[in-house]
Amino acid sequence: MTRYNIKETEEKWRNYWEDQKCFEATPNKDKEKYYVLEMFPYPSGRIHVGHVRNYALGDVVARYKRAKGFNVLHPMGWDAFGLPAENAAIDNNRHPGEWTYENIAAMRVQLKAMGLSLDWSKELATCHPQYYRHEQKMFLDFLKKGIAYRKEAIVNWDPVENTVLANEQVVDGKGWRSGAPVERKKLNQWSLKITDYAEDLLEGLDTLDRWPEKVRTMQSNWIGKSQGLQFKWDLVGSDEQIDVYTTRPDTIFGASFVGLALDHPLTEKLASGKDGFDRFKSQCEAVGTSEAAIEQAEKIGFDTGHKVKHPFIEGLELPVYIANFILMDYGTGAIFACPAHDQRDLDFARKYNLDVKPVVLPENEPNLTIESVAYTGEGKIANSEFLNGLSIEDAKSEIIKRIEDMGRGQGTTNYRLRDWGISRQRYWGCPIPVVYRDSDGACIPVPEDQLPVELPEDVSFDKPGNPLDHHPTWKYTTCPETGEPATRETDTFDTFFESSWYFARYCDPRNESEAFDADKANYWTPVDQYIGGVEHAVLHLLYSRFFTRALSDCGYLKTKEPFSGLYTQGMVGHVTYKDEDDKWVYPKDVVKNDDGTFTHAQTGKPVAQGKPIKMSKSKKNVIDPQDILDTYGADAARMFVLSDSPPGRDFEWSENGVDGAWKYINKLYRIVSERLDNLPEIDAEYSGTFSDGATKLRQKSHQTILAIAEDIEAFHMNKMVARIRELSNMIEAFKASDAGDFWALREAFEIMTICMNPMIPHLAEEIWKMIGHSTPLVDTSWPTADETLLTSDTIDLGVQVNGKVKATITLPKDADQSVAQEVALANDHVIRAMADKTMRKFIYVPNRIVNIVVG
RNA sequence: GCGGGUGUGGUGGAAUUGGUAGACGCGCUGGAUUCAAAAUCCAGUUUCCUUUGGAAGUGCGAGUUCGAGUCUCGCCACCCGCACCA
Repeated sequence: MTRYNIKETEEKWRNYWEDQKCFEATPNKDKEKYYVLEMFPYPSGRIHVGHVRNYALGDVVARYKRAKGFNVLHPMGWDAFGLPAENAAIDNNRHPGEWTYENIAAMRVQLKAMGLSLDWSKELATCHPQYYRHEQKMFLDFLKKGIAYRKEAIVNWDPVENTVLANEQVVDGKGWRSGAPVERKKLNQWSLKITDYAEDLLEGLDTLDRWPEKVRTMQSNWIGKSQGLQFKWDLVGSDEQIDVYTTRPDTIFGASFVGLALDHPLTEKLASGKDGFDRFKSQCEAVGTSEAAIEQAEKIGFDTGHKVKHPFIEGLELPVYIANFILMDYGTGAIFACPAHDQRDLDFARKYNLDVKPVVLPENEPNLTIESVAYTGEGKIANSEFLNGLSIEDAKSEIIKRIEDMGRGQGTTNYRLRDWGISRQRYWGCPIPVVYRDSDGACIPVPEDQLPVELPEDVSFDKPGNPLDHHPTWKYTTCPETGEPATRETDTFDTFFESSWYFARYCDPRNESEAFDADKANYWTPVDQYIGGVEHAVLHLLYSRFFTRALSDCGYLKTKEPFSGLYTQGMVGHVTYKDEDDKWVYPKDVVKNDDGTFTHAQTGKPVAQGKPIKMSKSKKNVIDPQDILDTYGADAARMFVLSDSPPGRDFEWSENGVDGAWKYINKLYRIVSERLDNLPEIDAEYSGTFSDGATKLRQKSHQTILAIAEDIEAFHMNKMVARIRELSNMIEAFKASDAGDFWALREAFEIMTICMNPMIPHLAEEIWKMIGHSTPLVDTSWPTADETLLTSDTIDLGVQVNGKVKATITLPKDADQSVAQEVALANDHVIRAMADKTMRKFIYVPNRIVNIVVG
């Protein structure tokens, strides 16, 4: 018997699929389309296990849908702009473009080795001018439509390197390279008006019924729609007013101070020059710009000494503080605080000894006192004059009405969502196609016929900051309108810009005159199944939804929602290892000893095993999938990443697992190759009877057809693996002796092969050929299950006594209660369990359970 | 801090969505085969007990129900996101 030659066989089939162009897709109105897309990778240099998992998962769907008769589009490309390329440029003196294209070439080879059913003719790279020229055009269209605009925004500024830092480059409030405390800096930057679409993006979530509930919830919370009141407080001894926004107008009588954001327009006016303000300001500015950093920072404030008049309590004046936890981007950048019913306000009030007056009392606690925990629950209003006794909701309406009558403000809808800042002070991104005329500073869009504005090749990363800005000539140009000297915008787009429309570009990736042909895009989009990491649940997915709407509004396509189905996979983790010097060690350099301890393979020194965490290069707990592909082959690698965990959950890499998958691949080959004798011809008729064993096998085969289809549709790939194993276990145990047996065996082989094809396509093709087929499996459609074989005549069901299982009985399917009762009560175990007690109740759920209540 | 999620044997996980907890694997134990090993095959494997039987058991603590891994409430632990990482 020949052994399965994995390397040779897998390569043979990959070449076949490629030569036959099996996966090249073209629009075809006669067929139902199905667009499968996995989030495209950043070309970091090597694929990682997370990629293998993501693409194996998508490939199961793509191959399954193809077998189900759909016209499948399944493309691949590269999210090629981004920071790591610039870091490589700085660290290794490589040009970002060169580095990126090399990485793409290397990763393409790796992905191809996985045997994915990808249409490589649609491949794209976002760093290519033929890609980004179209998004420059989109930007110009957004500009015309008022979707793009300029405003001041705050960035992390490294004062030593004179450069803007990404949030991830800020470590403990310091620049990651310089170690200098980060400062906040205001820059004039481009933004997109995603807030104009807030309501539509929120409502659209209801239509996304094939998205995970959790992602929709996260997006909904991110958009953060709230109903509230915006109204003005009069500043004592001044004409100034402070416009605040609150979602709790009902607590107005519990207000103890008014707070302003540090960058609120009034802040400087009220506080500058005051004792300690500069110190307070620098304390606030030392905290990074990320919301997490701001929220977790200690709440501090500065008393401006100014007071405002309470709108309803005659003579009451409240202090005005500047506080670090108030965000200029939310509401009006000013609040009134009711410490009794808001935790942040309470923490602040305790710190600065401000009043805490409860104004909402829970029904059962009329003497509520607040210590260190604010009361945010339901209740009735108290200590609030005309509001006393009202519910929270009624009090809100009442206050809004009175404020509106006073002409002091109005009830408003507010969103937490902020506009999308798209300017980046970096080289490796798409240039923003505008110039600034030197004479008057006017911002002039680059005319469409001058696109693309290409990145210069000759850049240096010798000094920190944006190389485009340092470039000797690139930014100096002329005004397209007047011909006067002008300076190019040196900022580039946020890389989320590229990933917001790539799925549409795949529909027509070589189009030079436009981003994509509308007919083609309207045929393929929306993406029917999008698959990627849950870490993209909010930003990338929300930006893409917005972008698609904006493109629709600019006439690019008709689609509103880019992804009608979404699946989010979990992270891939691995245990970590550290040596005696607390340095991370690669798993492949660790040897496990017989006593369970670990030592370093080279040095022989002891190594400590740490808990599994998300794979990352810095922790060295990475596995190179290339080693797996080389050693075990693509099918084993694919099978392993699909089999061990449900795809939605985090997944922990283990060496044993791949080994098990590899053994199984070999075993499958053996099972089939040892049973090829006496198989009937393909499509041979059989009208005789079947042995019991053959009937059981046929039942299992047909149940498997349905079970696997259901598993795939529900993304239960780990269960799919179990089903295949169950079927192959049964085939292995089956001893065929008569014609019916061999007929059933061929049927089982065929069903098993088609069903396992989405997961392990190379072996499936090979087996398909072994059992005599001359047409390829890739063109074979999914079988139909024979309904009559799906159920059996008898059911084993459990018998409980007082809710505890005591016995198992066998009943005819759908047996009557009288039959069930008779059989159950005759069972020895049941008799013993009931002992001398009397039956109070007999519960029978046909085909499910019997429960006898005794007492 | 805020938002979202996860928790079941030694281990990855399954459980017809309220109805026989542990499918299918990994590991381990014993056996067969072998000069030996690898590979392969067979058997066993939740825990505990007074073992032809019985009890307990799904992160912890309550509750609803004839019946709870599944529903409700309150905790604990871990993971993801927080707008310039992708």
